[in-house]
Amino acid sequence: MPELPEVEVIIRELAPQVTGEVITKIKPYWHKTVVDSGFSTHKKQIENVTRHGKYILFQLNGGVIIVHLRMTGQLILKRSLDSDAKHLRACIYFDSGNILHFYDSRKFGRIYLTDNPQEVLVNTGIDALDKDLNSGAFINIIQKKKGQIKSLLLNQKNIAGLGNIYIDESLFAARIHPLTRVYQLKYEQIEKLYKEIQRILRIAIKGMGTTISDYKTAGGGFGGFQNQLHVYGRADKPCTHCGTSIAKIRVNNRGTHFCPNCQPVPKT
DNA sequence: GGGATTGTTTAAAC
DNA sequence: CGTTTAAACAATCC
Repeated sequence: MPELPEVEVIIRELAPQVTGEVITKIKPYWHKTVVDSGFSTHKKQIENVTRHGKYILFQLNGGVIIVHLRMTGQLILKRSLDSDAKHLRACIYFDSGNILHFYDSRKFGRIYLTDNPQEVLVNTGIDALDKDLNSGAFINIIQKKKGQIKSLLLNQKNIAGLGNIYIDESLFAARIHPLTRVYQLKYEQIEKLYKEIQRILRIAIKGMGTTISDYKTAGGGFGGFQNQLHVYGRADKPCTHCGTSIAKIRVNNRGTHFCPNCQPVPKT
């Protein structure tokens, strides 16, 4: 499940390999994968590759290609066509002969072709690793809200890039119960949460992301952060800090993992 | 074949 | 009415 660190690893690997490439064609293999607002990518050149939250942006000399991997998307660059590959949903052909493959077993991922990236990113807030998102700015965003802390962090409109795995891990590291409401948090706790999010995202990027099932880097490699998870996917296993069994509940209908001892239920 | 999986959007409730 | 919560949806794998 690609979140910010996985997407970051992919663009770092991809950028030097595709920047300057000229697109010859984009070929969809599933009718919903490529969303075309009606402009041609033919002979457009890739100027740079960036990221906002979980969205990958290929800036062209005229227009943008925006890719969202959703749950199972993979973006892998190959020297020739992987013709009979399973779950291949689209290909971007370059005049060098290289082909960027988009695999997506569950077909939730999307490739948007647009002149105006804002219409795709309309519900996306400041990126979690944006240098402008310092401790004060983070606290400002969070403290204005009233809901449960995990829900707020899942909402990309507040802060973009965090998903289920890294939210569970960050809340554990900050010793905050996922159902805690913002007004129940002390200033120092939100500050701690900010620091843990930053720390964990950076460690995860260094570890090349988390491979639970489908995620691969642009070169087809696996992530390594799954070996450093403390709560996600560890229901009923002992807490790495105190030994208590990790609990699993549902928050916003998402599997949510936490240590009942280290992350005590908030006082009402 | 039922259940689990998650990011985003839309609908409903407060 | 703004905010928050719930549900729907995308589709596949085991």
